[in-house]
Amino acid sequence: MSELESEYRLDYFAENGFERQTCSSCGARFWSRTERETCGEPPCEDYGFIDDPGFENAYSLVEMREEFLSFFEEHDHERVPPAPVAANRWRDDVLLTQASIYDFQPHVTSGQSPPPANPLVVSQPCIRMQDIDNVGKTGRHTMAFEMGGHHAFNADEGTDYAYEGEVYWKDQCVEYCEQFFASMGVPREEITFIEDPWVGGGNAGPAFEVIYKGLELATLVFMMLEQDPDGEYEMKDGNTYSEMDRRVVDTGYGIERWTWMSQGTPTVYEAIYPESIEYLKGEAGIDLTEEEADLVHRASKLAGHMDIDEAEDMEAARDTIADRLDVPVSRLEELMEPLEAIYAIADHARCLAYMFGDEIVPSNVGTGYLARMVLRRTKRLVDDVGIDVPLEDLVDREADRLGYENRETIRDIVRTEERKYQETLERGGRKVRQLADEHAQAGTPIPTEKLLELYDSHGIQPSMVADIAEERGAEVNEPDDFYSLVAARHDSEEALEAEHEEADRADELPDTEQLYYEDQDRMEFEAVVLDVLEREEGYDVALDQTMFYPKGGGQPADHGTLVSEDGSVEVTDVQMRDGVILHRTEESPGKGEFVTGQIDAERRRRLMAHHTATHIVGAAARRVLGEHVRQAGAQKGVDSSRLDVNHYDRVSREEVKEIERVANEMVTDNTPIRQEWPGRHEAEAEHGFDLYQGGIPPGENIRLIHVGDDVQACGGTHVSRTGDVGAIKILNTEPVQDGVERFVFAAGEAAVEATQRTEDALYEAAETFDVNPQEVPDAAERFFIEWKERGKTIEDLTEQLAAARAGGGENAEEVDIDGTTAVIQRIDADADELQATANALVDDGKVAVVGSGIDESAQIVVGVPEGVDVDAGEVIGVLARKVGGGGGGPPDFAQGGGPDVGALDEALAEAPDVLREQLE
RNA sequence: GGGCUCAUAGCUCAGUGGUAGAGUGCCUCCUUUGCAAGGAGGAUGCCCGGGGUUCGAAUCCCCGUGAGUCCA
Repeated sequence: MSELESEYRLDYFAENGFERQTCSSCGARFWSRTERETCGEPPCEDYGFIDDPGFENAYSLVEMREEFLSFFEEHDHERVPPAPVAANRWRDDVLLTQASIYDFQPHVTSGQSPPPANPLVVSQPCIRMQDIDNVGKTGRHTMAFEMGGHHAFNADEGTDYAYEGEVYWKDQCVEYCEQFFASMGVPREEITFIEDPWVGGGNAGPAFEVIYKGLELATLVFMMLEQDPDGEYEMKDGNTYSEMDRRVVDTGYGIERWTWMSQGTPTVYEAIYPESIEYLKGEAGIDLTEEEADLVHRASKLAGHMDIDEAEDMEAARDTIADRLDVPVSRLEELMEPLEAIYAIADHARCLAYMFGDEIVPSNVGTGYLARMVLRRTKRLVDDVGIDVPLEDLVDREADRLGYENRETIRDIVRTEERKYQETLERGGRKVRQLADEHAQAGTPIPTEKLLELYDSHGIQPSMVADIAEERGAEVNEPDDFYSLVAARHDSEEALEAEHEEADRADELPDTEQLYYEDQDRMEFEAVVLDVLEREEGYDVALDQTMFYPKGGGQPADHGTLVSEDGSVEVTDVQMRDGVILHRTEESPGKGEFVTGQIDAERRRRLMAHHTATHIVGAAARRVLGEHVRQAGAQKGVDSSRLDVNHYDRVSREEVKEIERVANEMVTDNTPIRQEWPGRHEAEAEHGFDLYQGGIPPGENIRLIHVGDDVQACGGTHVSRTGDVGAIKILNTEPVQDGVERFVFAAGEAAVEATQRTEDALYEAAETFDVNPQEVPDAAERFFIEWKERGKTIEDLTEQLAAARAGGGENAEEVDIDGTTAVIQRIDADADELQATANALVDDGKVAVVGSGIDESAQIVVGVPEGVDVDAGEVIGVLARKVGGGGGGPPDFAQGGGPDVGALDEALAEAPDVLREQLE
C-alpha cells in the first residue's frame, strides 16, 4: 500500500522553506513557512480576526467576489459564468449545487467533454441544506453561499480525453493560493496548509485545508485517484484507489468567509448582509441600547472564539458565555434569539432568491420540496420575530441584489406559496385548538401519537401545537427524539429491484447504424440480419443498420415488417441495448439474410407529429406561463401524448386556451425543424442547461432539435416543418403532483379525431335533452334543478301519504297490546316511505310495524311511541330473523329486513305475539 | 417516487352500520334602531364519483377524482 504522504511533499514547499509539522493538539500534519505549535484551526486555535480584520482592506461580498475572480483572471484563468443552483438540470445524481466543481461533473471531470476554458475561475452560488439548523445560530454557517473555484483539467499525453496535457498541478495551485492571500495583504508566514485527504464520488486525492487566523478560507483538492479494487492507495472510506491518467485541480474559496475575514465582524452575517440585517431589525422593531449592543457584540465575539460547529454547540456554549460576561443566561438568550432569527432570515431569503431565480418551482418532490421547506421555515422565523412584511418583498430584495430578471415570477411563486402555507397553518390551528380543548377538558396530555400525526399528515410543527395547547390549558408531551419517530413512521422496507442486465449475445454485436436520423421521412431500407436471438416470446433481430426507431425519450418504438426472399415478419417492438438495436418479431427472418425493412408509416407519422407537437406545446406553455416552465416528463403516443411541466399553480382554462392558440400559431408559421450535432459544451454554452428538458444524454456530441426558438437535446424523430403537425388540441390538464401540471394533447389527425369524440359526446347529450348542442349546458342545469325540486316534492308527498295511511289505510291490522294500539301494515314501498309511515303512526301514539316486500328483499320498520315499554330493536331482531336477515336500531325506532320476501306476511302476522312477548 | 390524512349545508366542522346534524352565514318576522345587538321562525345536502359487503352504507372494503402533508 502506498501512502499519500509523498504527494504532499511539493517542490514549492521545499523551495520556499516550508516545513512539514505536526499539530501538538490534534495531531494533524500541516505545512507552514514558520514553526508552529498547532495547525491553526479551531479548536486547536481561536479565531484571531474578530474586531481585528485579517486583510488590508474591508470588502463587501460583491467586491470580494470580484477581487477573487479578477485576481485569477489576471493569472491566466478564464472567468466562466456560474451554473444554476439546481444541479439536477444537468446531472441526475444530485439536487442542488454544493460546490463549484459540480459545474463540470460528470462529463468534464471524467474527460468525456472539454471544459469551457482551461484553467478557469468561477464563483458558483451553492446551497447546502444540511446546514439549515445551524444558520444564524453558530455565527459562521450559511445555507446559501458562493464558492469561488479555480480549476485546471490535466490529462496524460496520448490519452483520448477531451483535453490533453498539463495545465497546472499541485505546486502551481498552492502558489496561486498563496499569492491571492498575499494580494489581500496577508503575511505568508501566517498561513497553514493542513493535509486532509479527500474522497468523494468514486474519486480521491490529496488535499489541503488552508487556514488563516483560525478560519478555513480555502480547500485545495487534487483529484488524481479513482476507485479500483486492486488500487494501491487505501483511503479513509476503506476503499482502495489507483492513479488516473487525468488530474483535476478542484479548489473552493468561501467568498463569504473571505468577506468576513476582511471585516472582522463578530458573525459572518454582519459582514455579508449588513443592509438586510439593518432592514430586518427595523421591521422587527429591534432597537438595542448601547449597553445591550455592546453585550451582544462581546457575546458574539466570545462565541467566535469557541469551537462551534453545530447549533447544539452554541446552546451548550451559552452558559459559559453568560458566565464570562456576568449576565444571566436568560438575559443573553432574550437578546440573542431575535438576532439569530434575523440572521437566518437574511440567509434564507438569499437562498430562496437563488432557488426561484434559477426557476425551481415549489413542489412536494425534489428541489421543489427543498424550496418549500426553506420558505416555510423562513415564514415561521419572520412570524416569530414579528416582522410584518410579505415574504415576497424579502425574497425580492435579494433577487434584485443578485440581479435576477424574472423577479415578477419569483414574487408570484413566493406569494402563492406563502398563501398556501398560511392556509395550512389556519387549517392546522383549528385542528389543534379543537384537540387541545378536548384534552384540556379531559385533563389528559396530548399524546405523542397525535403530535406525530399532526406533523406527518398535516404539516404542523410540534412547537406550534405546544403554543396553542398552552393557550388552551392542555399539556403536551413532546419526546426528544420526535423527528426519529417521524422517520420511523416512514421506514417501510422498499424492495429495491436492482435491474441487472443479464449477459447477452447481443452485447457482442457491433452497434447498429441508425438510419432514422438521416431522412426522417423515409420508411423503407435494406439491411443484413446479423443475428437472431431466441426469446421467451418471439425473436430479437439485430441488423447491420435500421430505420426502425427504438423506444426511447418518451417516444414509442416503430412497428413494421422485415421482408426477405422467404417471406415477411412483423416487427412489434424495437429496443436499443448498448448501441445495438433489437427488433422483436414473432418469427425468425433467418440469420445472414438480406431483408427490406418497411416501417408502419402511418404509425410513425403520427408519432413524429406528436413528438414535434410536444416541443411546441412546451414552448407555448413557457411563453404563456413563464420562463420557469420546463419539461418534467413526457410520453408520446399515436392518439394522444402527454407533457408534464413544472408550474407553481393550477393551469386555468383561459391559460390552456392561450397555450393552444400559441401552439397552433407555431404550427401555422410552418417553420422548418432543424437538427444538429454540436459538442456538449458548445451546446450548453449557447443554450444553457434548459436543453436537457427531456433528460441528459450521454456522449460528447449531442443532438439538438430546433423548433422555432425552442432548442432541446432530443433523440426522437420529428416532422420536417411545424406545419406538418397539422393541428394541436389540448384535451386536458391535470396535476400529477404538486408543482407539476400535465397537458394531454393530440396532434394532426389525432387532434381531429379527439375533437370529433368530444363532439359526439355533446351531440349525444343534446339528443337526449332534445335541444341544440349549444343549449346543452342550460338544459342540463334546468333539468338538474328540476330534478332536485322533484326530490323534495316526493319527500313531501311521501310524508303526506304516510300521514294518510296512519289514519287507517288498507292492509292495516290494528291490535291492542296491553292498552296501546299497535298497527301492523304491509305497504310495499321504499325505505323512506316505510320510515315516514312508521313516524306518522308513532306521532298518533301507536306502535308501528310496517313491512315492504319489493326489490328482492323484505324491509321492516318498527316504531314505538314514548312511554310504551317495548324495545323496537328487540322486536325487529325477532321479525327480521323470520325473513332470513337481521336488523337493529335504538329502542324507539328500528329497522331491518332479509332476503326472504315470501316469509314477510307470516312475519307480520306474528308481530302482535312478538310485541306482547316484549312487554312481559 | 413512497407513506399518511382528509372530502357532509355558502363557510367551519360534528356524525364508528339503523329517521343527516351543530355553529356561522342566508331569508322572514319581532324587539331595538348606536356600531359584527337580542329574540322567534324558515330554507338550505347526488354526504366527491364508481363498484363491493350488508336486510340496511355518509359510516366498512376496493378503484378512481380532488385537496393537504411528511419523507427520499
